[in-house]
Amino acid sequence: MSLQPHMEDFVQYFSGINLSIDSANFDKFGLKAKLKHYQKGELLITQGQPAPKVFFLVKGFVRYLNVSVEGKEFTQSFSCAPSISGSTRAMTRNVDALFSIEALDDVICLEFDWQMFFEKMQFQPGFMQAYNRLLENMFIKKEEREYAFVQDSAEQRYLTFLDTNPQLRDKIPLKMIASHIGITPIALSRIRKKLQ
Amino acid sequence: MSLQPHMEDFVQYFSGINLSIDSANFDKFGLKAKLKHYQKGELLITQGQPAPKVFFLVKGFVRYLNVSVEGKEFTQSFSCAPSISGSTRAMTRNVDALFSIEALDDVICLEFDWQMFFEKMQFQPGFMQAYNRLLENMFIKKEEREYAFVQDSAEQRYLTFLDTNPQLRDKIPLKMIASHIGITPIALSRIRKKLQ
DNA sequence: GAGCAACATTAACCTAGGTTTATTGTTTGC
DNA sequence: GCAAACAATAAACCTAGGTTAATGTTGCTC
Repeated sequence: MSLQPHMEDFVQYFSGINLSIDSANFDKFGLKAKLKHYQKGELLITQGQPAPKVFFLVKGFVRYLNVSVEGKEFTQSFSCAPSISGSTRAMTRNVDALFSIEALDDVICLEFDWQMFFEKMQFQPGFMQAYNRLLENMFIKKEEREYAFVQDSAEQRYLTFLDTNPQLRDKIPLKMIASHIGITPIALSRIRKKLQ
Repeated sequence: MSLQPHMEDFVQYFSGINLSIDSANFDKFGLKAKLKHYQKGELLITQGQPAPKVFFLVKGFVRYLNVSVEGKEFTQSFSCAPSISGSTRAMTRNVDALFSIEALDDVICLEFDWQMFFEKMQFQPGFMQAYNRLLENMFIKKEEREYAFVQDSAEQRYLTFLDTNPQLRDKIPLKMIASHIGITPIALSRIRKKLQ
């Protein structure tokens, strides 16, 4: 009785958030996932379309990308394996996604159907509690980001980004950093020149 | 066997989020709260101090207020009864609060100890699920706010505020609206003049 | 190696919103 | 009724960052 490939990683990740699950018990849930591969540039979910899936990134990294009506790109966030990805809004409220999730790399992930994921969770308090933790962390991150946008200069946000995302700083184009901290690539260029 | 004053309101509020609790069952949890009154201007929790409490606002409304190192006020959000209030970060991570919660009115609320609240939740899936919903909604709101800060002009944020908070627009000073949408009162004044 | 397509930088200019300082309401308390 | 404290507006000025457009730069692919 063994878990499907990479599911072990998922259980471990969730265990790290809340220690009340182990693989043996987990197997009993019958939670199934599709193993998926995405190549650099491909989309896991697409802005404007339903996205009733939760992803567990086994390898690679992605960004959450919103394109405004004027055609401007905004990188809401990055997510690096191992991590959970998906649009909370789209899956829990059953509406279209407000952003796309783009592979920035070759990505290996598990894809869960949210409906099933949610139902299984109902019957396993430890599982639900881990999801709780996840939501708390996500909320707290957005709150920190709110502070950053209101209180910090673009320069400070850039420095904070470099500081908190050392694993990304040399792997992604600068324009993605710019669109993540809410400025144009030109403004970022100016800031970088000044900092030299 | 009856609930303590206003607890019924709390149960109803939580039921509205997720229908799996009713007062009769709820009473069995033994979840206790202190009934508190705050006068306009008083603080429910204080920035820089521990805040291991969850509040249920029975009457009145509050704002979440952060003061930066340079002394600038930022109103993170408003909350009107009936609603749950508190610092998710401070209570779940057991750290000092990054903002104060200020009564903008005479406030009546129930005050729960987070530790107890959390423990009771563990044994009542329906309760935890309601908390889950709450977190999801909080997260989604912050996400919407993130979009607003990055994509909308101050003028647009002001109009959106008026639109989505009709119950507040005439009850709070303009400077609070300004500090909520991330501009100075002077800038808001300019915008209002232009809109006349 | 030529040609093309992203990416990054630079310079010139523009604008939204910050800052400072005053002026005018408007509550609040004595 | 008056002073004190706060809230809102106004004018003058300043600056961070947007916009446009030109110029490099780094790969690709053929």
